[in-house]
Amino acid sequence: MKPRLTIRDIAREAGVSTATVSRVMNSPESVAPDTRCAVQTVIDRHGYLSHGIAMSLASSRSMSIGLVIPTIINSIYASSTQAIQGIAQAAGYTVLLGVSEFSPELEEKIIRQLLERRVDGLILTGGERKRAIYDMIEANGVPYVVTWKLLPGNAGPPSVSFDNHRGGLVAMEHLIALGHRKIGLICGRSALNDRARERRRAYEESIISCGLEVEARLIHEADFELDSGRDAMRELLGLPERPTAVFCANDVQAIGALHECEEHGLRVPADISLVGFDDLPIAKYVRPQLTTIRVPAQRMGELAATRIIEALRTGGPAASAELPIELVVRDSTAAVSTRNPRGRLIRMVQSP
Amino acid sequence: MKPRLTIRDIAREAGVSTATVSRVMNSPESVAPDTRCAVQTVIDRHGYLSHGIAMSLASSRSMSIGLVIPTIINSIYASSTQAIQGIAQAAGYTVLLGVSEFSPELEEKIIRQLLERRVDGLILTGGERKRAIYDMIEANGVPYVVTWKLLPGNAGPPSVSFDNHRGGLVAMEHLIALGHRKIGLICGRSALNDRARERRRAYEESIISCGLEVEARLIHEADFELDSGRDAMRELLGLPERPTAVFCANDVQAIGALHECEEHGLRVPADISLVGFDDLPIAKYVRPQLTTIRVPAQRMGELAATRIIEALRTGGPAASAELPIELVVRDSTAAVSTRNPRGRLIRMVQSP
DNA sequence: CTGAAAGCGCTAACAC
DNA sequence: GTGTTAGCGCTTTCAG
Repeated sequence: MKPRLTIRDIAREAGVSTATVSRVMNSPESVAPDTRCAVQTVIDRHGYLSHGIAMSLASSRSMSIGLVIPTIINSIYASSTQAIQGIAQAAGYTVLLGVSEFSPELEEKIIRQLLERRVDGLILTGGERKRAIYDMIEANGVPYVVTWKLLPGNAGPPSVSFDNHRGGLVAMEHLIALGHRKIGLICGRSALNDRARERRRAYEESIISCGLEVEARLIHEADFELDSGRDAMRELLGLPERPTAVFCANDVQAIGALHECEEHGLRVPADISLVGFDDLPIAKYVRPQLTTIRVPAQRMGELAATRIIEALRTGGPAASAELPIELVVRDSTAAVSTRNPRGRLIRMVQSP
Repeated sequence: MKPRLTIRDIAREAGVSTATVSRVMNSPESVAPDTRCAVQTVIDRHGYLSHGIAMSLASSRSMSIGLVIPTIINSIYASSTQAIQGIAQAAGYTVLLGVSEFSPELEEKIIRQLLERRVDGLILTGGERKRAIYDMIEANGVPYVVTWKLLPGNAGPPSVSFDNHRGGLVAMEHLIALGHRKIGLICGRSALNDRARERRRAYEESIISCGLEVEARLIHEADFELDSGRDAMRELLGLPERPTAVFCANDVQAIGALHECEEHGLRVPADISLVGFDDLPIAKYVRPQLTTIRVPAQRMGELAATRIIEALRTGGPAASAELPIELVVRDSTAAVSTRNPRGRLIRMVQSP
């Protein structure tokens, strides 16, 4: 393999100094048109590519942004990732992708690695990690932002997110307004996932503020998979007294749950109501169409990236932002019904 | 912001040379236990992170792999991406992500950028791009591999993929064996997407080898979206003589199409058969469950990453590999039926 | 507007 | 085993 061209080769051939070549590439306007043109010609002729690594070392800017997500398989994270990538790309930044698989240890390792790679900024998922990790990031002077989890106050880490807790409340209010009292919960693993935990907390608070008790057997935590949602729903339906509604804290599990209801011969929403969370594109393509909480994944990704890039420009920390969520009422929720002695359904309340 | 620690600070404090510190970090076994321990203590005390950029420049290895995909929203690409990321991560490589949005120009820009960032290897999606781009990659001595598109022969670019064309043939054979002759096609934009083009070619060849003619109005190209699949199906169903089966060259469009059939009051597969392509997890969660071609997205990602890393070790080009596809027969396909003069359906053949 | 020169922080021979 | 030293390829003052 022939040794690659360096800026010096270009400089020599164009009869200028390396500084001038550098200028032509980075601030062409500061070079006399003639010189610029001559240099550019040589560059083009050889298809010279600048050495980004050397450039980064000399300028101490890597022009890269680290992104850490728990998984990319759940398409809701794919949305925000794509948005972040798009904004970063457009601003000349490359995204270094890390996938933590919901493991705090792996996440720490990834963050360390990203910091060693000298990313200019960092976008994290969720707000829960050891204080030492935040310290490490800050000690390295790298601006960062937390997504998918709203961190209130101006003191802590900056966050660009919607409010998971509020989303949970809105979903539960909807069910409660429809008359449901026996409500199940299917959500992600709250021990590893503060988004899931917030949604669960909203569920529990809502139950309690109805004067009811939180029942452990109505709550199922599981992985973000269709099958997990289905399995959890199967458990719920096997209960002596099954819930009349289930809050599925993400659409993937909701869709799995929906199909399990069908398998059991239950009609949704006549026999049981389901509300999801995320509003994936598929949510309105299942039958019945899924009532869900719409989260601004794309918008959040765009804004997070924008805020990081801004921070890079100003030299300060990234600014926080809260994005709105929205209840999207479709066809998977209805007023509670109850079975009469013959086992046939009687609609109790009507307020779709 | 206090100036970050360098290897020299560590060396000074530990009373050794920078070379020794470097050794402790990169090949600890070559350092005397006592020294190693002393140095490590200083490193830990300060939470010193090595400067990956400087390291890369000095060692001329960036320990990064560039990945270019057209989109991350379609979860089939998310699968392979996650797999690649996992393998790379485990081997100490970071993935630099580029999303081309099906634009050749953007893709070229991204590849150039990745090359400038001095990725050690490159994983591309699809095999179609200007010869000059391949030349540029090769001129830079960067091993690469094409995924999602099988490139036959040993001469051209190495590829790790399944055979899209064969997948298309298998799907069509299935429909034809069920007696279908009037078959529609919904696929991605073949002008921008050689995977879609191969699948379309398989469709056309299959039609022709049945002694039939390829009808333009039976073919719809559109974006990878649920809505696009639905819209395309609407067109097909609006035809004076509508197809008895449709080959949807990806599951996302297939699911959109499936729901459009339902909207029209058509029963799948009694009135119309649908076969998809990809076997997304959701494919068996739609009703009827989708008959589709299973592609080894995850396996392909893993293998592509593995082959690149191998190439990095050996110094040669990456080795090609072909992965198998598989027809998964579920409930969206059945033997053809036809309308009698009254417009009512009569089942012709029976072989579910 | 352009050039000279001093690094950026680390690795990798090569000595000792 | 460990230290010395010369770069890796570029940017960036600072002169001119």
